[in-house]
Amino acid sequence: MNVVLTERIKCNDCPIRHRAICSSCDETELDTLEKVKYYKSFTAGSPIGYRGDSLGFVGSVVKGVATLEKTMEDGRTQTVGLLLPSDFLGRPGRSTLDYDVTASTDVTLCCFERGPFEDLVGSTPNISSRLIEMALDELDAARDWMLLLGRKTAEERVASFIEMIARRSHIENTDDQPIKLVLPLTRESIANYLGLTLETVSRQLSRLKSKGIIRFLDRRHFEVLDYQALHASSGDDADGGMIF
Amino acid sequence: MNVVLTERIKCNDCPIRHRAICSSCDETELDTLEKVKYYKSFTAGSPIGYRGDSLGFVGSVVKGVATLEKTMEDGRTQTVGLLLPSDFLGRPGRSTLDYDVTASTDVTLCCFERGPFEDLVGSTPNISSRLIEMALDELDAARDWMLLLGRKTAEERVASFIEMIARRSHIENTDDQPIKLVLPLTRESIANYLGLTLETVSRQLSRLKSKGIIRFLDRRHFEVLDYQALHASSGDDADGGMIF
DNA sequence: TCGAAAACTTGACGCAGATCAAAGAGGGAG
DNA sequence: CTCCCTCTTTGATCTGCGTCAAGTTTTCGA
Repeated sequence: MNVVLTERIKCNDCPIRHRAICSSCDETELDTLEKVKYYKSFTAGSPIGYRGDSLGFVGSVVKGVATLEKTMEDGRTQTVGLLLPSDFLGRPGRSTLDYDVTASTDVTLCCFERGPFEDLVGSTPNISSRLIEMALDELDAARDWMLLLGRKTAEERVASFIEMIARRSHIENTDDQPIKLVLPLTRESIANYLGLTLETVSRQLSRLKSKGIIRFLDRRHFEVLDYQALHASSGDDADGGMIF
Repeated sequence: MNVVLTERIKCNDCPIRHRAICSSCDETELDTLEKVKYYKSFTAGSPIGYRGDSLGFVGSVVKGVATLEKTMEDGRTQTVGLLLPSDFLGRPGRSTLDYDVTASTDVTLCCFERGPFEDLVGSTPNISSRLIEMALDELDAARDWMLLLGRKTAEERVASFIEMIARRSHIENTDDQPIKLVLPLTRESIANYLGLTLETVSRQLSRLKSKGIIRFLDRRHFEVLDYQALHASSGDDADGGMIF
């Protein structure tokens, strides 16, 4: 069995406390959530739910990375969302999934039963307004991705992806030393996210490497050596070059 | 001047009354909206707002079609959203636009000042819950579009677009007679929406025509002669073939 | 009504990225 | 340790769509 129920963590000690759906909640509201929440864990590679399935819960990613994927009848696959820690899974008001959800790494979710959570959304402005905000943020991200999928070259796509990983890893850059970052996906999964083939992803990563923009420690771990050049390769507007 | 203020229409006579942001409002809430709403019109081709601009209002499209576009520094453009009647423009909680908004046809908006509207969202569950629902619907649509942009062939993209236009025109098919439909965009705009060039769009439309799937009355008006074949060309899952 | 610009169609050709193929590199089970 | 399987890299070739180009139709202002 891939699904494991994990022991409880107090909300106040939760690593995603101030970025997740519960980030605007006061102590009282947090107590309410505390009572009904439960954890579920999934091992890397295991399915969290399939398209068409009914998912009885909604929840936040506490740890790990999950993908949302759409697959066509002939097998062509497009990743339509990447859930990183603090991201929200599930759509209040509809239980059937419109895409496959898969754990890319080991994943821990903080879950709420659908019914009770929907009641909470209706009665707790601090939750409903955060839900609106998170949905609109996701919509903005989806639109940025539409530009990438519709118009960017392979090199720009891969550079944009690396830049996004670096940004969302958002570690304080204590020194000028490069930071060790992790690719949470296989080459094939990256390709499915970028609308490319795995071979093209591999070639473009090698190109960034040979240009001295990134350096690989092993297949999954790397450092960004030149953020300026990385940003310039991404095709995005100037300025934002300084990430940290 | 492109912007024209239009005379008032009573909410109860409004053509988008039951699908827009106000669709769940009761009579009292509608009265409140009635007092603060105002109309703005834009002629075909004129800008509603540019990326980076601050938009002082939010609102619903009452009539016409508007596009949301992202443009890269070298001119590559991707349409990231199409606003049809009843769709909502603007993001509560943030006034600066993240994309250019353009009227593709003559457009009439039903507007609300940002501040008062945000207060209403906070105090009116019938509005905030509808806002959540509409944002999540848009997110679903954006994800479908990501599959199209990342994985579909040119033919599938154009067929998907035609099918979407037909679906959203949602006219009751009184007989078996084909329905006269309108393309609300130029070939270039369609190309920007589909991540293609205008030449490829033109070629694929000619192909659908030569296959007997659609028929053009003039450049902008057409009929779907074979919905089955259209759907089969779109690359989407079976079943849904029967649209009406 | 006419002229010119804008929008559209169609053809010829080239290239970025897909496809096909083969060989290395980890990593876990025994 | 070593075998085997999965993941990854790299090379050779192919192709769908982009690019460039020319001609046609429609629109619209004067």
